[in-house]
Amino acid sequence: MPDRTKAKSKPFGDAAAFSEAAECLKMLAHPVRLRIVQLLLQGRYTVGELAEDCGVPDNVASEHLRLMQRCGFFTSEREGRRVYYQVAEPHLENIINCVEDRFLSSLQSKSA
Amino acid sequence: MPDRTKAKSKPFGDAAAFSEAAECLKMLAHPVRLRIVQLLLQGRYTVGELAEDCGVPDNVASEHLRLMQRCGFFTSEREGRRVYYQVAEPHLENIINCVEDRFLSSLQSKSA
DNA sequence: TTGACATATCGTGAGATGACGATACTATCG
DNA sequence: CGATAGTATCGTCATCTCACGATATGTCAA
Repeated sequence: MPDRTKAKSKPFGDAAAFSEAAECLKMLAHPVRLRIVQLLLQGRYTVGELAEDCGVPDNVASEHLRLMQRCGFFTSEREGRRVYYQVAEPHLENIINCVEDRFLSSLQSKSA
Repeated sequence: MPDRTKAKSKPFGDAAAFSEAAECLKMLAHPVRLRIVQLLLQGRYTVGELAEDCGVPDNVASEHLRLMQRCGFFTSEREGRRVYYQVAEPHLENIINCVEDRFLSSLQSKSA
């Protein structure tokens, strides 16, 4: 029995931290958002470019981007009529790598 | 401009893989489930133990465990009246580590 | 200015999620 | 056997999520 004392080390004391982490994961837990994060980890893209790649209308992509921007995932810069998004949260790369390891590994490798 | 050709490498072709990954992340995207995964990565626990630590009623914990078991996260073994759950999906550890790095690092370190 | 393009925001509605209480099952104890 | 502890399942309901269409904003070109 490996230290089953459970010594009240954490009777879920930091529930707030877990909630914050859960919120973040919820943001990632959508196929289109996942794809958008993956793309933006490789460079800057506009709303329209992301929308086209994901096969969703522009406004849908725009909403996903807004949600993720509110979480601090991305920042945006307007250039003319276009708006470029880019990654602002450095830990996204680690998490996406884990996810790719498990689910998307076969697709990614050939890009190198 | 870093190869912005976007060479139709993936017009979201593998949407199925992204959906599967998103489903998995959705499972993790809940504070109680996150905590349960963290605990089970450190050993076997019963429904009641997990429920108490998380501060939720037994049936709620049981439902979360059932959902995660359906995803292949866990397996369970009955011992007398109790049911012990344990981790079955090895990649959970990596993902949780990433999440801890970002959100829960201050709590975990003292365990070492 | 007018019109077209790119993006953002809003209202709505269908579907999913998650907590709760009640109940049912399983195993042990007396 | 009945009683109880531990777990699982079900129905219900409030809430959230997400896509859609419509509309608004911002930018540039003519």
